[in-house]
Amino acid sequence: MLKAERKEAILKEVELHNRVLLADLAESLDVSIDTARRDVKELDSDGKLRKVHGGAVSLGFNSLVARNTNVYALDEKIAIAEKAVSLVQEGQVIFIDGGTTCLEFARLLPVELSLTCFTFSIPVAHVLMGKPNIETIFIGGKIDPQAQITIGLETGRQFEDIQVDYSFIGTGYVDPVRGLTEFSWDVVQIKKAVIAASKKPVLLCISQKLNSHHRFKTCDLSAIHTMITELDPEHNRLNIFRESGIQVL
Amino acid sequence: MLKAERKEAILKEVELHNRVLLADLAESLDVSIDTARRDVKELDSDGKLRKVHGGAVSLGFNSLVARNTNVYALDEKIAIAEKAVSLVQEGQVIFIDGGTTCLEFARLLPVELSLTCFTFSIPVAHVLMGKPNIETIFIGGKIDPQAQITIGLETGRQFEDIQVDYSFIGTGYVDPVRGLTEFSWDVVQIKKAVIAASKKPVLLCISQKLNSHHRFKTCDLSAIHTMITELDPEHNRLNIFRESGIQVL
DNA sequence: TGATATCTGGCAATAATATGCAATATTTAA
DNA sequence: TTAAATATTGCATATTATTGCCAGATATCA
Repeated sequence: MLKAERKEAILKEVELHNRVLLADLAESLDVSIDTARRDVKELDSDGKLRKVHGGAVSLGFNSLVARNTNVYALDEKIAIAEKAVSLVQEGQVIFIDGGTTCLEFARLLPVELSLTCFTFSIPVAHVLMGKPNIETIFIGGKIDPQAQITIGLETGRQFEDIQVDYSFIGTGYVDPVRGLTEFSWDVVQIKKAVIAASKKPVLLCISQKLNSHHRFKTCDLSAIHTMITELDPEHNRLNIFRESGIQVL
Repeated sequence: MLKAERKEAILKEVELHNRVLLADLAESLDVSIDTARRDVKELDSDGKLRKVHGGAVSLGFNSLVARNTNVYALDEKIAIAEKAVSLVQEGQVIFIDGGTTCLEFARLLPVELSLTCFTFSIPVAHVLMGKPNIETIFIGGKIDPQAQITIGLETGRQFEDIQVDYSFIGTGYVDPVRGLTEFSWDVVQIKKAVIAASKKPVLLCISQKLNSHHRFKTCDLSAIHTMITELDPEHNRLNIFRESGIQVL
């Protein structure tokens, strides 16, 4: 087998699987590891792939180089936020959760829309302050610097006096069986209070979080009124959620 | 699994859920915690995420608001803030008011200083969130978009349960005879509550505001423990304040 | 404060890499 | 075609990288 053929084969393998091990290459191409290594090294200096310890990865594999914004999957989150905005009606009282998706939602609320918004997220409050027709009520308490929201007993208690039309909430993880789960127990306590204070809880969730779960449970899926992802509502991956009776947008 | 793949997987997890635990990474990637820690450390020094005790958090989530560059008399306000910072001692409980001078004060608080801070200013809370040793408690309520603080009955009531060592407050106007006055009745109500909850109220005030007044009165000068301007404490213009018995810095 | 979890740096085992060398294959030039 | 020049390959060896584990230090939480 010619060297050029071998290099073609290596490239093809990397394109196909995003990665390849030198040991596998040596075996499948029936050459020594050294030869495979030398081939890969040349492909690397030609800029065709990236050599790493033990193998090689495709250039596109490292998605970080291409990302120009700090927010992960911003386009998806904006798509979700747009659908969520379409639910809101003039004069309603809503709650907006923390997290980047909910932050996009707050950004996209039309300036002319009159609303009363509750939130416990500092960045969301920051955005809402810029909208003259929105009356914002901030739920105080101890600030969790990680999540940039207030948490704790006192925060949760304040929801007892509130009933909102919609609450737009995010979640760390969602699964058809295990429901909404979170990384943090504190966050779960607050989210429970929020859901209890909402006529219609709306979950904003990018599809990558579907079918993942973590330690602490916020609620069952059935507690959610509407679920919004960036996918088409008829998408296969949403079947199980639609079938469980919640509205999917 | 290649190291590069592992790092990519870690990054994806962090971007998706904003944070991860080393222990969870180690389990899901099937490597030791040490290896997960080393990977995270490298990603941190590459600037791809931020390593924290026990795990990692995403970068985009902790972006602080950049200072608005056209702050009036910024140099004077920074000079005031520096004097104010020198008052604060490790472990104290303080309150920080809204306004640009107090915001500079919050910015200048040393990162290593451990404090408990109360505030009702969204921008101040934003800044304080960036200081790991400061526990921040946000006083909730209806947001005044102009002042970027929460106001109203509910906000004021929450101060009844609080007693802080120092409160660092601004004022619209100050005059030796008429005391601290404001343009807005709502703001006055809140400031009264703050001062009542403070052992030592500290007024941060640029000299241009000296000897001016407005409609609604917050308190007499005598209610103030310390007054800080950008001027030298011995300056002529401060004589009348010094003589009225309050400490001038 | 004590109890627990996490971090640091060092160490050893293993895996991967670079390098020199000799054997083999390929190309070039007469 | 043939001989010399060049390139490729596999192997042996020394070097480096990666990983898991450990002990002492440090941080966190109740």
